[in-house]
Amino acid sequence: MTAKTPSRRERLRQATLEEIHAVTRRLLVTQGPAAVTVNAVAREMGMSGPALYHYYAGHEELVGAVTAGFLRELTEAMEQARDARADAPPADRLLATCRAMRAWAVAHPAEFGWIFASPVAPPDRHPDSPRQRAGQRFEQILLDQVAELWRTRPFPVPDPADLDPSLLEQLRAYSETIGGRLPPEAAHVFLSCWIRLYGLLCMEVLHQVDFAYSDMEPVFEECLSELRARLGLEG
Amino acid sequence: MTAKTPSRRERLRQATLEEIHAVTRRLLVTQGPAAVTVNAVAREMGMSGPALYHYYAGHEELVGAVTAGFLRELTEAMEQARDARADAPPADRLLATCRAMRAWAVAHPAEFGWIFASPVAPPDRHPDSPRQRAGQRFEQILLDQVAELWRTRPFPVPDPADLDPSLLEQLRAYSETIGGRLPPEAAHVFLSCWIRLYGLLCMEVLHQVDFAYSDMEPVFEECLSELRARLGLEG
DNA sequence: TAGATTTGCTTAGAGGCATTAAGCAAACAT
DNA sequence: ATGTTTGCTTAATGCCTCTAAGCAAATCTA
Repeated sequence: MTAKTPSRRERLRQATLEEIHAVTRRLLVTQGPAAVTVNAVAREMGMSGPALYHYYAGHEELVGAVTAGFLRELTEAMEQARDARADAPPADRLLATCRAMRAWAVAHPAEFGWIFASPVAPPDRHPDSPRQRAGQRFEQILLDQVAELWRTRPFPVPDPADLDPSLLEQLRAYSETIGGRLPPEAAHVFLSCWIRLYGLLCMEVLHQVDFAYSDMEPVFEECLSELRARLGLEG
Repeated sequence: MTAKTPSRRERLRQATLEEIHAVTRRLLVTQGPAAVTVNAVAREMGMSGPALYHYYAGHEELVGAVTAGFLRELTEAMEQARDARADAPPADRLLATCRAMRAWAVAHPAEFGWIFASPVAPPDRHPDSPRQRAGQRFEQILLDQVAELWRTRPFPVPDPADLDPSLLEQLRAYSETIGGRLPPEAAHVFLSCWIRLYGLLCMEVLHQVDFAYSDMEPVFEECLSELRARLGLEG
């Protein structure tokens, strides 16, 4: 599975990569997104600017790699919250996962904002970059639990006949991409929950509702209650 | 009310300002946010870079002014949809306003994304900038209608005693800032609706759900149905 | 172990951007 | 007619991204 003993060079390189990530993150957190430049990161490490190009092909790739790292960290925080309650009822585990998501976002607002609205424009997103794969893993962590829930204790879903035909078509396609683990109408419920959760966090962390709220934890909890109701997890 | 005849100079200046906005917008739409630079805008107008500083103090102020213009345009589209149905029932007018919001966002994704996640970081937001005032007016347009609805045909609200105390406190403060036009528990309903609507649009326009949806119009309509139910506008 | 290769880094540009400073000429006001 | 304001210019500083050329040490290879 894993490679043999990494060579000394490989270890040094890995350490440098980690330092690059750490410095980039520090710049982002302390001085904002605009301060994250190739030159600044290199300077902060006591290197000359172009040296960084031996590690990343350019600014965009650096940003992508660091963002992927943030996503991984967020994903792992959620997985850990889930696994720490391996024997708890599925409802508890799901809620714990969601709360871990918000906890991470609130504890690391700069990083979360960076994930959501990184300076890398959508058209530049290469389909197989580390960033994209990390995003998929992130999206799947809730999907996994909802799919498991669906398998063991199906939740109420709308009648497909009541859904907009165009929507149903899209849901069918999505249902296929997730290996049919959720039928279209259950996928619809899952996606609604996902959009509500993720959307709420983005609103909060990106300061779109500061005009009314200073602490959105109760609002988030209310959102979780609605999710629980939709997934048939009451009591 | 309005000033006297503007001098020739004033007219020319105004025309230049409009051209600046138009060129900036074109750059944003055709080449992305990164292409919106002071130099590029000036060059596109056949000017030298520093000339633009006679109109805006710098990049940030330019971006703020253009963003304010976008918000104004969006707001006006919503107001127009509302006023075109002056005699329709409040429910229809509210729905038309929301649909106009999405229609503008979908027709102008670059501009909407720019509004939501402009490169100007939150700490730089001066409280009395044109950008901020435009944002307030935008937020108020739905508030106005919901407040009017509350006045004429109150919708169901949760019992304040059931709300989290911290949340209730925040809602009280917000209720005051809007002149008490909605009591805290009604403000809570309004803010929930606002977050759902705005959050959904941000998810859509910023491509956060592309992995599942190609056309979110049915999803948006479903969201509107839920809003209608919450505001007691069925039938 | 000697020679060839790879790796990590350097400095030196080229070209772009934000911004300030200094200055010129036309438009305007008195 | 004269002085001021306005719209613009070029020059220059200092930052950024990224490429090119090259040096020296680590590593691989024969």
